[in-house]
Amino acid sequence: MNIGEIARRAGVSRSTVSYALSGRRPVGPETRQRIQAVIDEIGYRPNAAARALKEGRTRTLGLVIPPASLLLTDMQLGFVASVVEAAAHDDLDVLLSPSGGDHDRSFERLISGRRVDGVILMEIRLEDERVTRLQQAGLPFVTIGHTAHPHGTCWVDVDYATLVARCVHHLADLGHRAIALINRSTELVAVGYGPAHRAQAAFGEAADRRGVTGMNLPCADDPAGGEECFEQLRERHPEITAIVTINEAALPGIQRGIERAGLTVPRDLSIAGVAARHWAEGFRPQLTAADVPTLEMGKHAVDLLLERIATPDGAPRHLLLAPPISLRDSTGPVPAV
Amino acid sequence: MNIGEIARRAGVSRSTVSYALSGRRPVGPETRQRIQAVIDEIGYRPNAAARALKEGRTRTLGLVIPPASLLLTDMQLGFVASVVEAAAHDDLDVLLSPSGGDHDRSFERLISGRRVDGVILMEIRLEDERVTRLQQAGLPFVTIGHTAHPHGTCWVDVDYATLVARCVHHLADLGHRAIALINRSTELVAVGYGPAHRAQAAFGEAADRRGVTGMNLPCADDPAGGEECFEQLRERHPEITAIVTINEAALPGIQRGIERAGLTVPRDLSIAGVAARHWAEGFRPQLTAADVPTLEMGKHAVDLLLERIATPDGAPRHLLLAPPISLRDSTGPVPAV
DNA sequence: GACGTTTAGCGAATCGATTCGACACATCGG
DNA sequence: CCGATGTGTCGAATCGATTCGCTAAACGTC
Repeated sequence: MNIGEIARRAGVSRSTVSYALSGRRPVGPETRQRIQAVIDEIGYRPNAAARALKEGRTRTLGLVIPPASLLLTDMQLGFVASVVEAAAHDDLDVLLSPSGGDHDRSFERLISGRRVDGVILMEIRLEDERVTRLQQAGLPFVTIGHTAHPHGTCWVDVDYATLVARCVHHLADLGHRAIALINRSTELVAVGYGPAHRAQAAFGEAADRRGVTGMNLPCADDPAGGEECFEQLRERHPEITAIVTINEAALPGIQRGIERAGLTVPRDLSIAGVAARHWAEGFRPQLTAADVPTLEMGKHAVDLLLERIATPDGAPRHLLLAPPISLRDSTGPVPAV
Repeated sequence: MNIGEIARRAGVSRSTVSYALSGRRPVGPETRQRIQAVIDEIGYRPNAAARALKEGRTRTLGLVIPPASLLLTDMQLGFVASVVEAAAHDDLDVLLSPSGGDHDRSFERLISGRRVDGVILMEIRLEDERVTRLQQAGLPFVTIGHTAHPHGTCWVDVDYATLVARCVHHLADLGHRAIALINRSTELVAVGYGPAHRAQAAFGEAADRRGVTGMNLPCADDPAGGEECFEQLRERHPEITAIVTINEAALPGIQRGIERAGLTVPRDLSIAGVAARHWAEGFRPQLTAADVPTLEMGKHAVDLLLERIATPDGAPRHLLLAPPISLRDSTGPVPAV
């Protein structure tokens, strides 16, 4: 069931079949129909490996994800799903590579085996050796998230700094004078995870600017972490009247903590943050939050990558998204003492 | 940076380089070292497409996932992660194909383009045309979940029937006489999603056997669905004293419903179910549940697939897992009236 | 009618690896 | 000392597609 078989059955040469399929040279209408009939009959499709070998491109994108051990967050999952969908829309396949260990065989295979035309990298750190590895390999890539040196690379990211600052301003406008930031986990901060660092910095700055007390709390990325973090917060800093969070996985725990403390949102406590809409709407009352547009981001990442593959020496392009904060029901005026 | 370049620099023929790498024929120790030195220097790796073309296999597995629009559940995500990890362990890559639409281009590319050596299919329905398509294409495949005609195919599945029955028996042993099953969504039941059907059947049978009142309730796969379902349950069937659920995504909503109703688990209400450990332990109090071993299942699926690829005509093997129910804190004796 | 142009199709080279057959040389048992 | 066996290496064929260069017929034009 190769091109030679089709040629034989249609009574033409292999090259004619190829031209009939690609349309790069004219083929007589009667011949074309005969070829098409044979193809439809046996359900032929060109062998991907042979085509990749000859053309020098695989029509496949690589997607580097965190290893399974660190279970993916909902947001990361959203990126994976949207990248795969966007790629499928352009008739591209997606090869998955779990990576994060130091020298990963799967990652190396991906880039030096020329298995993919380009790579999308998730869960970027401020200093990321995978980025340098890709640069030296000369393989086009786009990152979701950006490093400390963002100018030479293509990336798509959520503007955590702006969004966190907006949350602080929103809460300060409502009269809150003591605000806590529930950040991502200590481990992530330690390994140089950008969003955690940028959120912390922007939070501090915005709090200073508005003359409010700001308090940064690391928090494990799961419900249990959220509950524990909230309890510590109540115990050590009872003066806090508002919370900003970028840790969506901790939300259910925070909610439980609030309920166990017998508080009512937003009467006793206001909460705002950055989260996928899915999580924000799952919170009770629904969370005032900037909705991270994971679907669009995946699509943008694929588009940028395709552009980069087409013109590898073009100027690197970035996309820093700051979606508006959806006002829902979790923020209100500071409670009267 | 191809094998010819290596051969030139090492002063040997291309075939010698190939044999040095594969070890299929002896190569002089001195020659081998010279070749290895050149390879290490330029960081050469064989071109995947060329190798696939010659060898007739791609060292790649296909993983068919539900499309992004239906966001993946935690359990599905666990399968993806574990399959990718298990494959990486065997130096295999994983190609993702979102599918579920009727005739999917991405799915067709995967199988008729010979892009993969085998396929793992998730989210199987009782009657699944993708299974027949794979059979007629003669491509080895393993399913996670099984169809209504399970004997001719390889699969790995959770034995929902047994697990649900065990939950019913456990609760009946504790004295409960009216038990509800919170099942998956009506849509899934309608399209013939196996676990939902099998759970329902086994639940009914076990309830009959123990002479207890059983009630099957469909429930949307998210927190909001769980909350709504629980409220309906309280309203229409207040006699229920115990719940069995296989809908882990609904757990947070069920929890919220319980708290809003002012009930205490397990004093007023017992709950048992089937869920990933992650969700069971996130429930308060921790959920008595059979922990779905997603990590192992992914690994088993890959192993079965590799076996099938090696011997395509061997007898199809199945694996029906019934993990033990972990007794945690959410079940107790029926409340005294 | 000679000559350029367009149209249709064929044959052969090519991509980068693997692998078979062949050859040269060393080693060993009888 | 000679055939049998084994070792180390090379050249060429091969996998299945794409694509360049060429041929040949059909066509129009002066």
